Amino acid sequence: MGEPTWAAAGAPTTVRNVPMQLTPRGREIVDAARDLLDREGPDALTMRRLAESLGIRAPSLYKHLPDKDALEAAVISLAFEEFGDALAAATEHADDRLWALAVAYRGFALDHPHLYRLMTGRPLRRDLLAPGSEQRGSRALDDATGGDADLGRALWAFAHGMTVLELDDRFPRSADLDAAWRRGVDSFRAGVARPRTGERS
Amino acid sequence: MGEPTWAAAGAPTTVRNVPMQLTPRGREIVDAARDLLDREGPDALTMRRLAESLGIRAPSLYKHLPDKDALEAAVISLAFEEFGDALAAATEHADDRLWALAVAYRGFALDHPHLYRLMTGRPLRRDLLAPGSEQRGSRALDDATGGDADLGRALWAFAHGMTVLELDDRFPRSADLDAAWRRGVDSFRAGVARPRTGERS
DNA sequence: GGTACGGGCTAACAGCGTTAGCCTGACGCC
DNA sequence: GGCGTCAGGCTAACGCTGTTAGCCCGTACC
Repeated sequence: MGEPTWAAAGAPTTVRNVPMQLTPRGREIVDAARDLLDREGPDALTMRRLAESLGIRAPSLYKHLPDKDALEAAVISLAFEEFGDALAAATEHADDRLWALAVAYRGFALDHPHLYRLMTGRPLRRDLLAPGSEQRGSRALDDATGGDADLGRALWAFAHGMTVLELDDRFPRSADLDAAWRRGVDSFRAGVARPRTGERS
Repeated sequence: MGEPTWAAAGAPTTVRNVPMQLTPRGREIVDAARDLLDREGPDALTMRRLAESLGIRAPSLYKHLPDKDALEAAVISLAFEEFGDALAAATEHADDRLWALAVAYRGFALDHPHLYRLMTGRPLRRDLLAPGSEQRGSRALDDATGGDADLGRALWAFAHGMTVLELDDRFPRSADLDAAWRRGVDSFRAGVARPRTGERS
């Protein structure tokens, strides 16, 4: 056999470390990986278990993907797009966009904890990601803070922190997390209307 | 040989899943693990590498610790205490306690990224932790928010979010993280003086 | 001196990601 | 019809991981 099928279609011999073009079969595998992770968690996402779920053997996966890092990067790219779409849909026609964003952010993570952790739990292999997918995940956040980058980052950090601490069971069971979210979002709200493109909340 | 040495000294046959009393040798091993992790990162913290750094073989470690989870839990317990002490020392005599706390929080994580990630990166095995160590890590934070639990959680989430996003290289390289920290801390500061035991910042 | 035991050792197992090398079936082409 | 190409499977195997079983040696105590 010649070049492996996961290489970019255009100039297969020159590309290195470029986010691959998925073949249809490759896409099936990535979808299966997404579902396996989402349902059973990261320990279940092994090459052998994934292959089994597709009715093939583990080494066959390497005909479609270079390695597990690339597989995870593809799942992450997918997840960023799902995530971004969910946030955009939730905030689009909301009265209180900032709060709607917070609710949607938390909701996605609680619905897909393993996916969210994979997306955010360690340094990103940006060289393996589908181009633009990361931005698509964070676009709604940028919009909601009206172009104020520092505030946007602070708000993102707060939302991510609340989310990951809740997912990891870090707060006391008795904690009123709705109240903490309210408190945080309200604290940031003051800053959001002021600078430049003041948007109604 | 009878009972393994890592079991609690008091009633060795009845305890299950109780945070162990470390023997002196066990403590040496945990210290070595802490240093290995701190210096070389989580991939380096394998039972074989750890044993090698102590001049022994991997199976011998199991004479002192039940398994790797317990080892990591012991390292985490240590790290919580280090972390708590660092925060307490930094905020004790500071003019602006909230800001001093933020600086110390970020500083510890940047100085010990692997340790910080181990402490916070996944659900805590509280059943394996040394009792009280978790509280010792978060005490300074509680103090700084004057007993307002919701605000404390929101502030913690913000600090943790900023920290982990920075460690994971999630912000653009051009981002002014000092400004984002300032922005976040200032947003929360308004709330801190008000409720109950109003403390000067 | 005998016994207990702390603290080391080797050999081995199952599961992990991954590679090398082989085979089969479908397709285009002369 | 025969041939070459190649997508997409396969088995066997390697080195790594955490972990267990079982053995052995030195020290301390009665």
